[in-house]
Amino acid sequence: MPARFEITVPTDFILARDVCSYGYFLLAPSHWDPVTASYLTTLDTGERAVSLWITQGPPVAPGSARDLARRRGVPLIVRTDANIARPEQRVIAAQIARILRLDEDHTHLRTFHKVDPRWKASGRGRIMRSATLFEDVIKTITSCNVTWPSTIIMNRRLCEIAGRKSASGHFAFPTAARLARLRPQTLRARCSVGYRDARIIEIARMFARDSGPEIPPRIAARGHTWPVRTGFAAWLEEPATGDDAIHAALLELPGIGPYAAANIMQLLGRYARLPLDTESIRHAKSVLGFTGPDRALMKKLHAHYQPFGEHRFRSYWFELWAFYEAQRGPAWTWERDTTGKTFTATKL
DNA sequence: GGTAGACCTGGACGC
DNA sequence: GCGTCCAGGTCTACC
Repeated sequence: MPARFEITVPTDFILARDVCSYGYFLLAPSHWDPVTASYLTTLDTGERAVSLWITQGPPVAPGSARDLARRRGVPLIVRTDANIARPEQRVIAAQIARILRLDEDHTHLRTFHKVDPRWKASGRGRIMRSATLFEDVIKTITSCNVTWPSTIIMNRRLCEIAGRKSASGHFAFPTAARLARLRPQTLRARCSVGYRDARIIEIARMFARDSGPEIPPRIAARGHTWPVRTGFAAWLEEPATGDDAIHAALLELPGIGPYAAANIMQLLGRYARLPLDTESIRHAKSVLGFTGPDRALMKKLHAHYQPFGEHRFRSYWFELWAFYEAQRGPAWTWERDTTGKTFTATKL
């Protein structure tokens, strides 16, 4: 029997604005329905997959900016496709909080708006992410050296091939343990991940044995250690861990280079580093009016965002996002299978 | 420390 | 329908 429960949100939270704030809202298992202004996803609770339908206010598209603003701070209604007990509801609520960054520090957001007031009026500040750090890492790898439509395909197939299926027939993103059991050849043949196959499996194995005492050899060789009790992933998510230590450890993961490491840092809520890629080059030329060879443009970009300090990434990202929205309309109006497929530097 | 080339896939294009 | 070219970040070998 389906269940229904509420989640309270920060007073400045707007579902449509804050879900549709990063490309991952277009990747499986996430799905945004612009017609009903609903966020649909399927989560692995550890025992099974549960599909969710999340709304804030009436299930209709916001008709105007004022309409959107009226939803600010309104509790979320979560409907599930199966009956759930309290412990499972807590697991689901925690994953939703991670995706929507409901636990993002208010003071930090206010500081961001002081440092970069351009986003104060719209309230932009939260950037959507995945239900788990593992999913964020794999999604980042599937977005490297590939055009956006291929990233969409890889994530859909990863869910269909390795994820659990919910009562309503939708797939969750595979857990590290489930991906770790696959052979690289299977991933390559069925999920179109190409040469990323072995790298994805290796990372899945690292995260799957997270609670165990084994430290990934490549990382141990760098002299990094963390409490056996909490494990590698918890160490990465621990606020007390230093930015530099996390960055260095991420660079030791297979398939993670400078871009991917900086991107995972922002997904961890550490916004001081810039994941610059070909999209950044396009932005530098077409929006900021910079000229010169790519290497010089990268240097100029770093210098340009330096004044935003520990909020650099958010200033960069919302600039980029504002450009997309100027081209394609507000992100909460984007259809996954049409507008949502067009985000590649060569197409903008 | 810097650089060239390989790694894969899907889409665009020409024939 | 087929072949060719291209975009995309990381990794390795080499200078």
